[in-house]
Amino acid sequence: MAVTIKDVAKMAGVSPSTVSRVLSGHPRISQKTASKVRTIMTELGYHPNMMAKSLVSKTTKSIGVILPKPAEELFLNTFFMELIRGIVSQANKSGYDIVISSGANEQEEVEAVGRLVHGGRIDGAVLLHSRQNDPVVEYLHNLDFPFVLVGRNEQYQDVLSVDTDNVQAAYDATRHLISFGHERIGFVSGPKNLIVSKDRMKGYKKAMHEAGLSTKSEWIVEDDFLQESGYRAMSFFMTLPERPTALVVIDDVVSFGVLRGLNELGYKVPEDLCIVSFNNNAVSELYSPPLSSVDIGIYHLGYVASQALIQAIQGDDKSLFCKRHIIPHRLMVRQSSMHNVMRTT
Amino acid sequence: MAVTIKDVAKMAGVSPSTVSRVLSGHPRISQKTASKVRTIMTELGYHPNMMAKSLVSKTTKSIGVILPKPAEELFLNTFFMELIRGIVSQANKSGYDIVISSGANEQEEVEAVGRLVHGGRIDGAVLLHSRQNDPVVEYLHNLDFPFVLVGRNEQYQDVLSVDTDNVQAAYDATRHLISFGHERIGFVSGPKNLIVSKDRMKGYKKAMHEAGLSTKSEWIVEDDFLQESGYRAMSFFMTLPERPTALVVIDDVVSFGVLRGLNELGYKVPEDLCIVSFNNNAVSELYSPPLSSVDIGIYHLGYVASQALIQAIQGDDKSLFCKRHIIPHRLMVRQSSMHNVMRTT
DNA sequence: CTGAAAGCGCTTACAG
DNA sequence: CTGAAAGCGCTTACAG
Repeated sequence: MAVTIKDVAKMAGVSPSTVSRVLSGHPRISQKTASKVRTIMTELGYHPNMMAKSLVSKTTKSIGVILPKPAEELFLNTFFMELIRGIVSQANKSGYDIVISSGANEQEEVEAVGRLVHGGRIDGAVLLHSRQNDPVVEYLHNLDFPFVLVGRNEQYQDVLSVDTDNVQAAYDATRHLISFGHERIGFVSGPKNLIVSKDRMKGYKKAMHEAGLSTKSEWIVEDDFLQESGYRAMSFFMTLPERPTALVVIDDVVSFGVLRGLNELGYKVPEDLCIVSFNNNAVSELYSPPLSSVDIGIYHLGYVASQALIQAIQGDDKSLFCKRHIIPHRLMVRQSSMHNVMRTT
Repeated sequence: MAVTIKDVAKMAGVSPSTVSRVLSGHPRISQKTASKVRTIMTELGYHPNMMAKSLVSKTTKSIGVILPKPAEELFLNTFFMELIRGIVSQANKSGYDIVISSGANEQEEVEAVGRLVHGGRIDGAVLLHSRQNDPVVEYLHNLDFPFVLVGRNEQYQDVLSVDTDNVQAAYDATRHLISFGHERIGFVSGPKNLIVSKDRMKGYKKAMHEAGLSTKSEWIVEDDFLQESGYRAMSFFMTLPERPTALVVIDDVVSFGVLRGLNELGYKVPEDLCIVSFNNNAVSELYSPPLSSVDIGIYHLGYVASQALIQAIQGDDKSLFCKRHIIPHRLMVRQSSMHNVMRTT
């Protein structure tokens, strides 16, 4: 049997209450008693029982994370790992543990968080991505349960969130290509229901529009574009009468598929087509050619998300905290976009 | 305030004990009472408080996972994500949650599991990788606390573990190259302290030896070989008087670095050098050239690890369970190794 | 088949 | 500065 507060108390010749108080650093405890108790604690190898503590304090010192199903976003693998790493680091630093759960679909996700929330297992939750009409956001919001969103929510604007300025990021990426003389620039997007797809699309269009360039609908690929379809997509793109000379791509891993397709078709990057994408995957700089990518500081996103959430959990006046944190991004220019095009205008 | 067992009891006109019993599916409860109680429960939106339950049952229905620091094995990113995904899926299916913690170094890792174990937060732990003289294994083993190891341990052979037969896997990979006529085959390994590096090295040497081929020490790169050093390593390899014509590489991401180096030096794969590596990264089949890789079923490793652990936790007679599970692997042959060499013998 | 009671290991007013 | 007591929400012998 593990050693309890009672054992320590008896050994130290004090009451359990006193032991509890030195444990929580209560101010009105004499130095002498405190140090004596502490000595006994290490001597006996005492560790407080978190379950008992949680039961009475109504606080668990842990936060929940729902792992998204791979299906719809296989290619974001490293994204989630980096995010979780950031979350775990900062949470641990603040004395919190991370509880991970998962659901095979949105319904199951709601059930999973429901179990965690109502079971009293977590003090708050972080949602790893933003979808349209996310039932989990709906659920947590109605419960008024503390949570933070990586991304943003369209229905509830005031939700605590940590995000990249994806409109700006896509705008920057597109501007970069425009500055190299490209006029026909395509956009390869991700799943339509992700807010990130929407925002980056917006930034892309904005940059094109501002530069007086048109965005033909056949230059835009949306929906679940998986790496595997890179070949097909490219064979379509490249045979267009007015084919794009550059592409903005939603994620580096999608670019890998695109590059594979182009390679099979005998096209060279960046000579025949320039590419810039997002998320700065670890593999991107090793690729041939090295891939230009917008680094969005994924680890940092996770770190700040955890920080903001814990602040919200512990804070008294929630309205005081910044509701929306934007993490700066940075375009890493590499070979895949380093090619000047003559302006034909 | 959340609804408790007492509220349900009062509402249903029974005692709390009865409610508790229908909750746990106790056999000697009348159908009538049971269904009445259940109705009230959903009506009131009752959810059992896990903390209270844990406190008395001495069981948490959650298992701990320590996240390794990125530093030493950055390139294994997707490996850990897949592993965790497998663990989470199976654990959730069995009604367990996953608690994740991390440490910046081995000492901190021990402290992290210590907190989880002694705080009574977890019923068991899974260790994501195997190192030589792992203090965490030491710690858990001495405590006789249930845990499962992905990989194997050298000091304690009888530890519950789930592993790839890495000797065989490397043997297979090397044989594959030998069958294409290669005689000078190099090996690019990973961190020396990982058991996986050691095992794959052994398989490589075994295959070489069996085929009557020698393994020069300058054909072997060990230690923290990061992707970034691919260039340097390759410029060394390729200028050797008797340079290798093929390479076995510890992980696909390391191969990406190698390919980058070769590309910059103007060598072609597979024509100038054949490559086969491990872990079948999602990006590998998209690469140019597509990378031959041994698929070790990472998700499956995680799934079985979780399963074995939970079985061990719940089982009465621990000795009955298989202590060591081997997950089958499979070589995915792709372009990077598809090149015949003339035998010069 | 069901209830009253004790207890899991802690915290926290309430006294002193 | 410290202790005795009640209680967090549940489970589980022990009776009946």
